[in-house]
Amino acid sequence: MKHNTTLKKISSILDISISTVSRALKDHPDISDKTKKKVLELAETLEYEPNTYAINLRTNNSKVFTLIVPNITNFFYDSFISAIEEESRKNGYSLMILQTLDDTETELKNLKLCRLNRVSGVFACISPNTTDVSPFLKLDELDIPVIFFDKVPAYEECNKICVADTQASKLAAEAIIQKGRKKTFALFGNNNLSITKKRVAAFTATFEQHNMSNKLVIDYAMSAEEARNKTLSLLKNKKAADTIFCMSDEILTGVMKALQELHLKIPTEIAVVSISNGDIPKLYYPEITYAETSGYKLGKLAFTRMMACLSGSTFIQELTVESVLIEGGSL
Amino acid sequence: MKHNTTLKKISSILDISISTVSRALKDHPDISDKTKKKVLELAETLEYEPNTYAINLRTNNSKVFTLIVPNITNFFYDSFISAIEEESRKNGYSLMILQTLDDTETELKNLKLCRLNRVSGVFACISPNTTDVSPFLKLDELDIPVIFFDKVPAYEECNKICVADTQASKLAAEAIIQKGRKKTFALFGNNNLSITKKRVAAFTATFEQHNMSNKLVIDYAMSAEEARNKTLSLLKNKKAADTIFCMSDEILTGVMKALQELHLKIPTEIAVVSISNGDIPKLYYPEITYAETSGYKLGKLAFTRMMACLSGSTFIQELTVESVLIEGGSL
DNA sequence: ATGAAAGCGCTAACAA
DNA sequence: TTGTTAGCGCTTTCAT
Repeated sequence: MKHNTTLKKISSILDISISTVSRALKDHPDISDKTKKKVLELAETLEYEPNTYAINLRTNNSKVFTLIVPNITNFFYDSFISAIEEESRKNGYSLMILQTLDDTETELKNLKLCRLNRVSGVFACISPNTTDVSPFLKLDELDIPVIFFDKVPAYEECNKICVADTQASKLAAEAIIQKGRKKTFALFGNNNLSITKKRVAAFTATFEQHNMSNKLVIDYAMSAEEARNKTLSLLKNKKAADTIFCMSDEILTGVMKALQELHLKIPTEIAVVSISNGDIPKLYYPEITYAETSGYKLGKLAFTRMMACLSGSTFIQELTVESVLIEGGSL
Repeated sequence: MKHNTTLKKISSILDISISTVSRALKDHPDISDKTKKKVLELAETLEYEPNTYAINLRTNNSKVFTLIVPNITNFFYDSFISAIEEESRKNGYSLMILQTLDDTETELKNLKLCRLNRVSGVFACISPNTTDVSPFLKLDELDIPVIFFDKVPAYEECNKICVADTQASKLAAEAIIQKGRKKTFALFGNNNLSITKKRVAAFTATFEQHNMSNKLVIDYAMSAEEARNKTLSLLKNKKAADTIFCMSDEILTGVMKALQELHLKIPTEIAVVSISNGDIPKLYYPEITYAETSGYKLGKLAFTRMMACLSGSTFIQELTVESVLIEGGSL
């Protein structure tokens, strides 16, 4: 049995007009209490539920946000999604989720879906290999606000919500320097990503400011496995580093595997610092000290910006969530 | 500028009827090639995109699935969601995500949303404290198929897709026995959950079958932290156990923290086996041997069942994804 | 306080 | 091959 109670049905049973029923159900002041009561009661017993399809058509609005993300199975996006879902629900919106799986074609299809479904807004994290952001901007032209988060385009005229990459990197570097570590091995991810470039720049700059450049070695790894291997070969020479910095969870997991393999004591034999959402650093003992880049906080901020856009704020801006250093016992 | 090209607009510009335009756009055989071409071209230049709201109203169907989950930030659900999203997208459906955050009231609201949005189907994982599943079954009455996964109700007449709890537990126990371990400490989660009860029962039964009950100690932990503490106090006596079994990722992370803290060598000083999706076991060195309960596979299976329901299969069943033992180096 | 009627954009049965 | 028409369920303006 499908939904089959409509305003029409109620109106015909009570022998009143459809519009009266509609108004009664909305507690419109024009309608008499007696009529309201009658209508409400019948609606209750017939389990009336308004047809959202019709309402959407009529109001030209669906109260649905879409979130586009390369992959759901990622500790950082996870918490971002969780925050967005929570806020959406609390504000009467539903959340649609689409993955791109790092495929540009899928990304395009997803954007088309956003247009077809005429969603109220889109939260988007562009996939690494996307260069043309115009399909995203097209949504803006259709009055569908787009809030870019995390992996944001270089293009100026758009809403971006980012982790404070520069600051997080600086925070981690300063913590290392302050502890008086002698030799830091800093491992970063894919150097084609702007996020990597920013983090490398801030990290090295901080060491330079303290005249410590000679105590820093930079390297890159494209995967956890590569991070593990680079750590293993580096530490064949025990003196090669007394501290390892990891740009991301992915790098951290690779590095930590290597350190467990070598049975090194943290932080006495080797110290570890990372930039992270926090989930992964807390898995180890001692817990890893990290500069926090909270997906959850980022989500909350992105949502706030979305609501501002919907209430007419066309002021375009790049917002940033400040990072804080969370002390584990690894440094 | 909102979407503003409609069939009506195209029809009035070309001075033909709306239905001709509609049919031309759908490549209906009745329409002449000349007309089709005209219509297609104009639609293209005006960037016509059909109004999904109207189509939904007309067809009484929105091609949207909803997924209800206690919390997105969970390694297992993560991969389940990812699988469902992927399949949905490939099959022309969109996926709406709702969290319950283990709150029964929120769960109820979410179910109402499913009804209001008249979604095509619902994938649901009930929250631990839910006892009354009738609101879920009400969806079925509205011809909205509900596929329960992971945490499923005891109620018989519904579609359930589950991990092979019994078999996974047995697999892990057998692996331990086969390796000739002398003393196993088996740590389980919340014993109020049916999933825990099943796993405990199968685990102990397997030991009994091999007349090894005296080599097994069972305990429970409600959190990773508790698992860590129990492991720490257990291993004060080094002879207390030579093997630890962890029922879940949560337990595993707590146990592993304790083992790192004690600097125990795995598997020589202590062996570890768990039941998991796989993400967490792969973070350690050596990687943890585990009985795999794949969220991804579960998702694929759930989706298949959903499509069967939509094409009229009312045959209600409980499906199970077989578990396999993935060897790490921890046993 | 209530009703009549138009219309949101689309589909499809029926007519021509 | 094309057009006419009714209708999906609801909101809302304008009348009464």
